[in-house]
Amino acid sequence: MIEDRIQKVLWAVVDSYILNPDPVGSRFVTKKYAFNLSPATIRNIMADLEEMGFLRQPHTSAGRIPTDKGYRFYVDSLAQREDSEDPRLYHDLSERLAAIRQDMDSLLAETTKTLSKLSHYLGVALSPRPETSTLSLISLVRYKENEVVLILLTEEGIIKNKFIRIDQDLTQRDLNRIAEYLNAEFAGRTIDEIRSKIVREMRRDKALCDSLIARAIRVCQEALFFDHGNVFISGLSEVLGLPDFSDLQRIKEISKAIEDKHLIIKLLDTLSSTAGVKVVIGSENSASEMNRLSMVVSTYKEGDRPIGTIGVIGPTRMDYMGAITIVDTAAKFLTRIMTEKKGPQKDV
Amino acid sequence: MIEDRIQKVLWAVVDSYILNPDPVGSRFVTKKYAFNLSPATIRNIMADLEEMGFLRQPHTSAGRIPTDKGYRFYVDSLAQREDSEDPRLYHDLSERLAAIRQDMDSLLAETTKTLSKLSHYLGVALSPRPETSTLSLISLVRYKENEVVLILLTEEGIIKNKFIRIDQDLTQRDLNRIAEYLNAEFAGRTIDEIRSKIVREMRRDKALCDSLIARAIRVCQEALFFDHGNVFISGLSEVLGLPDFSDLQRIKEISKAIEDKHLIIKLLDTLSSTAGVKVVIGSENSASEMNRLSMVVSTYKEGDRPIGTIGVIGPTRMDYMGAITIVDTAAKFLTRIMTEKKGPQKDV
DNA sequence: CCTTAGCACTCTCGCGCTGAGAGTGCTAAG
DNA sequence: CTTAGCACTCTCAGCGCGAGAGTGCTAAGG
Repeated sequence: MIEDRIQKVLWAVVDSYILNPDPVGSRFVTKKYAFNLSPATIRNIMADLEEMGFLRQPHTSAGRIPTDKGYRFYVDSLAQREDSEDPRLYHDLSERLAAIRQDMDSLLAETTKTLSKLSHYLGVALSPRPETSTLSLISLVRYKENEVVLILLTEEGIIKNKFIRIDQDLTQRDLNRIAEYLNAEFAGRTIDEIRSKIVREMRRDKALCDSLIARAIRVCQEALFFDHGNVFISGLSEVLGLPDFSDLQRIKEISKAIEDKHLIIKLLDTLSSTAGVKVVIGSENSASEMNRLSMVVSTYKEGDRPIGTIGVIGPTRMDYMGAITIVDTAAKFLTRIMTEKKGPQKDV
Repeated sequence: MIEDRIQKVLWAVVDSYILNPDPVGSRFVTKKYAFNLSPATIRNIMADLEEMGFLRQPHTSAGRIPTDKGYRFYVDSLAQREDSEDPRLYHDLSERLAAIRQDMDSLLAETTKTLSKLSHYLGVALSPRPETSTLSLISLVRYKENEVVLILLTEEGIIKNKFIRIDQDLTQRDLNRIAEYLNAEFAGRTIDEIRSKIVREMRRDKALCDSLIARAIRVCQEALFFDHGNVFISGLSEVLGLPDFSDLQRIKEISKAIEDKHLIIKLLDTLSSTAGVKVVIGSENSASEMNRLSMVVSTYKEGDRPIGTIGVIGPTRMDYMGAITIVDTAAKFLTRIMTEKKGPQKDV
C-alpha cells in the first residue's frame, strides 16, 4: 500500500506531463498542484517514486517523467471514476455518422476518422469477423465460365464478395437453386456454425456426390473461409502534429504500425473479448514495434455479443482520460446502431 | 534551340542529383561525366543554365540543383528513348500478382504495394470508375423493411454494393422480377449509358407510375450514382526512408497528400484520358499541396479503352527513369489482365 | 522523525565564434 | 572561346561559454 501523499505526487507528475511534454520538477509540482509541502520534500518523494519504478529522469538534473508503470498507475486510478461517457460527444458522433449508417465499412471508416479528429491520435477499427456474424442471405451469381461470385450478407450489415472458381460450369439456374437451398438451410446461423455444419454434412453425404447439395457444399466450403475483418486506420496527419512525433525515428515507428495491418489486427483481436475500455501502455504491448505506443480500445456489441473493436493509438504520453471517454462513447454509439439494426429485422 | 553541349551539362547535373542529393559542382561534372572541358567552362555553362531557369543554387557558392524546369527537360529527353518496358519486371509482377487476379480491389491494392516496393515511392491506383464500366449483372436483395441491397457486377470484375432505402416495402419476389427486368434491359451497357437511358424512360413513362418498370427505375435512379472509383495508396514507410523526406515539414506534406484521397482522385482523374506514361513534376501539379512532389502515372486499359490509372508519387528529385519503367510495365500488365478478363466472357 | 532551507553540482540548451571545405564568379592570359 | 588563378561567399561541424533548471545532500528547525 502506497502512502496517499506519494500517490498524489505521482498522479500530479503524470497529469502534468501529459498536459505538457516537459519533464516536471519538484518546484512545479508544489506550485501547480498546491501541496502544502516544500519542493525539497517533493524531491524526496519523487526520488522514492523513481526507486519504485514509477518515474525516471531523462538525464540527471532534469525533472521526472513517468515510466510505463507510472502511466499504468495513472490509468488505473482513472478507471476508478467510471464516468467516462460523454453525452455531448455522443450527440456529436451521431451527427457525424448519421449519414452513413448503411454499410459497415463506410461506418467504421468514418468512425476512425472521427476518433482521430477528436483525439488527435490514430483512430482504428476492426470490423466484425465474418465468422461470428449471422448469415442473412447468400447469393450466387455466375460471372464467367467456371467462375462464380458469392455474395454474403449478414444481419450486421456486412457484405462480403468472393470470386470462386468451380470445377464445373454451372448455369445461373443451378446457382439459384443452390443459393435457395443454402438460404433455407443456413440463414440465421453464424458463419462458424455453418462451417462446422458443412463439414459434418460433407462427411455424411459422401455418397451422393453429384447431388445439388453436394455441389452447394463444395461451393461454400471454399467460400466461407475468411481471413479476418477489415481494419480501418486513419489520422496520421493528426499524429504528426504532436510533439511526441517530432523525430524521424518515431514517425517511422508509427507509420510502420499503420502499414502493418496484420499486426494491428492481431493486437486488436486479442483484446476483442474483454468488456469495457481497455488500455495497453507502451511496453505492455506484446509487439515490440509498439513499445513506445499506447492503445485505448473497446468493443462494440450487437446486443450482448461483442462483434468488433475500435480504439485509438498514440504515444505513451497520451491523454488517457480524453481517449478513454472518446473510445467508450464511440463504442457505445456503435453498439446502439448495431443493436438497432438487428432489432427490427428478422422478417425476411 | 539549345546547344548540344549545354544540354549535356544539364542532363549531367540532373542525372547526378537524382543519384545523390548533393548540389553538383562544376568540378564534379567534368570528372564524372568526362567532358573535355575545364571546370571553369562548365561553370559558365551552368551560369547560363541558371539564367535560363533550368538550374538554381540552394545558396551562393554551393553547387547547382535542378529546378522543376530542369527536371522537365530531363524527363522529356528520357521520353525520346521509348524502351521503358522491362520484361524481367513484367515477369516479376506476374508472379507477385498471380494469386489475386480475382477481384479488382485486391488486385489494385496489391499493385500499389508492389509499385511502392519496387520504386521506393508511394504507389497509387485508381480503380475503374463505375460509370464507364460495363454492367454484367445486377442483383437486388431485400435486407430489411424498406431497405434493399443492390449488388452490381461489372465485366471488369468490379463489385459494388449499395444499401438503398425505398419508399415501399417490396418482397424478394418483386425484387427478383425487377432485377430480371434490369438485367434484360441493361446488361452489356455501361453505367453511364444506363443512367441516361433511365432518365429518358423516366420522362416517357411518367404515366405508368406504379408499374414494375417504374419501381425498378426508381430503385436504380438512386443507386447508380457513384462518386468515383476507389483509390489505393501505399508505401509511406518506403518514402520515409528517402533523404528527401528527412524533415518534418515534408513528411507532413506527403502524409496530407495520402490522407486527402479526394485530391489524389482529382489529380489522377484529370490525367486518366492521356495514353502512355505521363510525368507531372512539382509545380506543374495543379494542387499546391503537391508543389514539391512529382507523379508518374499511366492508364490501364480494357482493350483500347482506358479504365483506370496507376502511378507513383515521390519527391521531385525522383528516379524518373526507373519510375517510368515500373509504372509503364505495371500498366501494361494490368491491361493484359483486364483484357483477358473481358475476352473469354460474354456467354452469360 | 519528518520537513525545510541552503548550496554545490550536473546537465541541457542556445549562442556565437572559428576554421575547414567546397564551389563560385571574375579577370586576365593562352 | 577556353582556361588557370584567385578572392570571395556560404555551409557545416565543433567548441566553449553562460544561463537556467533541477537535483541530491546536509544541516537546521518544528
